[in-house]
This record gives sequence, structure tokens and C-alpha cells, in this order.
Amino acid sequence: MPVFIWDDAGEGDWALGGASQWWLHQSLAVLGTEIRERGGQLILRRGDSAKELERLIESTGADAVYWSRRYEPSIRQRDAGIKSTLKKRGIEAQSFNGALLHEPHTIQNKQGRPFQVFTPYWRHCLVLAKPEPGGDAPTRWPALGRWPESVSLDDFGLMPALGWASGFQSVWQPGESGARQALTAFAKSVIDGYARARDFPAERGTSRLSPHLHWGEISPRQVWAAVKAKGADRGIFPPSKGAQVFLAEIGWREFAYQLLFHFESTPTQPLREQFRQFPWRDDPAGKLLKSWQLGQTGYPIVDAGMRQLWTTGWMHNRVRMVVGSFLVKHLRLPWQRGAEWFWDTLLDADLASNTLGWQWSAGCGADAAPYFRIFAPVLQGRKFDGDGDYVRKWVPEIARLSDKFLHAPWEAPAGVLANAGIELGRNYPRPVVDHGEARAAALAAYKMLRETRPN
DNA sequence: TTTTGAGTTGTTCGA
DNA sequence: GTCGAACAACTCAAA
Repeated sequence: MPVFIWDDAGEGDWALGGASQWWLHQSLAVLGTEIRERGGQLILRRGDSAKELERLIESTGADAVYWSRRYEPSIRQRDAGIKSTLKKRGIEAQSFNGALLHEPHTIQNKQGRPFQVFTPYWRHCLVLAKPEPGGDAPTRWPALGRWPESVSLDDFGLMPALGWASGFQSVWQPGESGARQALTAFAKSVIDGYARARDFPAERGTSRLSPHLHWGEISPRQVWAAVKAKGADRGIFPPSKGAQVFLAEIGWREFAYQLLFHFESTPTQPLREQFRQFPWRDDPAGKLLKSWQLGQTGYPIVDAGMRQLWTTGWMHNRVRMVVGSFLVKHLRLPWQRGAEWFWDTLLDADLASNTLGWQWSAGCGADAAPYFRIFAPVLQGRKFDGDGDYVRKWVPEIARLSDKFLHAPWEAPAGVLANAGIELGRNYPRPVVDHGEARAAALAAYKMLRETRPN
């Protein structure tokens, strides 16, 4: 009997963001349909996980409970409690790895410590026993005389009241079949060009599997198997440079999980402790943060990314790095603000990956970007969106500018701006900060951090 | 315990 | 326009 319990309070300090709730609703709807088509019924319950399980056991006489493990600190604690309670009552309780190639507790370096540098971590993983794909979903559910009570999906209240999620529908297909289609399409050909194409946000060069992976609609072991199958006839693994680079990204996801597992406070606290002293900038009215969130910073590549995020619930990885660096280094606002916004707006919001990504950007995490690496938004735009397709799509008010000025409208002569229908400060903002000044201030802030560091 | 080599994704400056 | 160096040490992993 398949059961999903929606336990909003049980998610701890990281209650699902708005975008995540939308995905969960869609994904459960699809799962319910697929199970019904195979003669079963997905039982939905809302409330405290332990109590709802208890009720189900009472009413059905179930003698065993199985689930896929999660790794967020507060959820691990909750699920461990449930497991021991069930076992004490003589109920079989078993959890399984459904989300990772290698679970955090199985990986350690030769000193018996968790890895904190990616390359040796991934090298270590690659020589371990190769991950096997799991079994397929059952084609028929066993017939049950009577199905227990289920609430309706709408009772979860996951769908947003306003229409802000309308842009998600046209881009995403939540659910297992959507996940499989995305994997198949990617593995067929896109993957071979991944090493290069992944850097260009206007191209379809990435897998877009992140929400499917996060929500468990497909597992990294299935991804691994699909990549492996591709080169099987030639006996080559990985089948291409692109495939190798892509699998390393799956590796980063795993690395993020094991960092969260071993360093539980990192969703809110920097891994490198001296960063607690970092002189973040004052933004009392939240104006700078707001300009970033709304995609109104005056830097086209940054604004394009933030608007893509808001509209589609997803942002291209290259642009995530650019907007992350911009928030933390140009605006000098705490990375936690960025992590919170991403948590609320990303369909693939994942505590482990989000934490690693933001600490990486801020330079305070494991194997992070060095402090002096400050992405220059204009250069990044010209380098990775040279034809301007990405910026023109997401920042249409400056679309008529030529490539030369598209990534730096303030450099355009007055006549050029007028011709393109742009009045800076009116229908497109002037830059909220000056790149050169902001960069110098960020370097100075990091320098101060070094000098005030204890011992 | 000490030593050694190495480390996702960049930018700027000056020759 | 192109190229190498500086940015700045620091920490981790393994020998």
C-alpha cells in the first residue's frame, strides 16, 4: 500500500518553499494516476508522520513499513525516532537508499574523516563498487480488499493561490515519466557536448534533471546506468568527455549530501568559521536585496537569471554562479539571504546542494571559490551569452540594443539608447553598484577578514 | 608526525 | 590583441 504523508511541520526549519510546493503537488498527482492505472491507490495523509503512520497501522493491521531515506539533519532525527518506535512495537521498519549513489556514512578518507575537497572525494567514489540501478516500479499493485482512507491532494493546500506558478507548467513535466523523458533526451546526444555547451545559458546544453532528482522521480543510479549503457556496445566508460563531466556534477550532488550529513549547521553557518566575522554590507530597507530578487540590478545577465528563476522556477548553472557572486561580492549581502531566496523560488531547491552552492560562491565552504574570484557580470555576459539570446529573452526591454552594448547598457551613447527605446533609470535600471568599486570593496572586506582572524 | 602536492566554473594588469 | 602573472595563502588528503 503506497502512502505519502504531508508533514509540513516535520520539515524542520526548512519548510517547503512556494515553488517546491507546486512541484510536489504536480508530482503527487502524476504518481497517484500512475498507481491507479496499475490497480492501486496512493494513500495521502496530512499531519505528523509518526501519528499518521500509527493510525494507518491501526486501521490496516500493517506489520511492516518501508521508506526511502532522506539526509537533512532534522529529518534524519525524525525518521530515526519513527523507526525505533515502530521496531519497539514489533513492526518491521526498513529504510533504503533511493536518492544517492553512495550514502554519506559509507564514504571516508584514510584518516576516517569526511572528505572536504571534491576531487579526492570523487576519485574515491569512482573506484568503489559500481552503483547498480534499482528495480523497476511494479506493473501491478496487489489487490486490496479495502483501501484505507485518503485525503484528496487538494487538501494539502500546496497549489499557490495566485497565478505566479503559471510559467512553470510550460517548461516542466513533473513525475516519473517526465523524468525519464528528460534523461533519455539528454543521454541520447546532448550529453556528449556537455563539457562545452553547459556553460551557455541560451543553449539546451544541460540535463535539467535537477528537480526530478531532488523529488526522487529518478535516481542517480538510473542516471548512472543510462550513461553507462550509452558506451556499453563499445565497452567505453564514460562514453564521452561530456559524459565524464556530467557524472562529476552528479558527484557534486553527492558531495553536497555528505557535507550536509557531517556538518549539520552549514545551511545557516559558514563551514569556515572565520567567515562569521565577515563585514557584510548594511541594507536596512532591503533595497539592494530586492533589486537582486526582482532582477532589477541594472546588470543584464544578473537580471536575466533572476527573472528566469522567478518565471520558470529554475536558473541555468552558469548564471547561478554569476548571480551568486553578484549578491555576495558586488552587493556584499550575506549568502544566507541568497540561499533563502533560492529555497523559496527554485523547483529543485535542495538543502544539500543549495547550501554547498552558496557557501561555494561566498568562499566560506568546502573547496570553495577563492575570495578573489569575483565574476564580472559584463564579461560573463559577453563570454557566455555573446549573441545575447538569453538576455534578450529574459530582459526584453533592452532587446533592441546591439550585442556590443547589450551586456552594459550604460556604456551606450545616448542616441543608441534612444533608438533602442531605453531610458536608463526609467524602463531599465542603472547599475545598482559600480563594478570596479564593488569589486575593490569586496577584496578589501576579504582582506580585513584575513587580518582580524584569530591566531 | 611531518611533509608534500594539489585544489570546478575568474579577472585584471602590464608587458 | 595576446599572454603570463598576480590575486594570497590555506587546507586537505595522502604518503
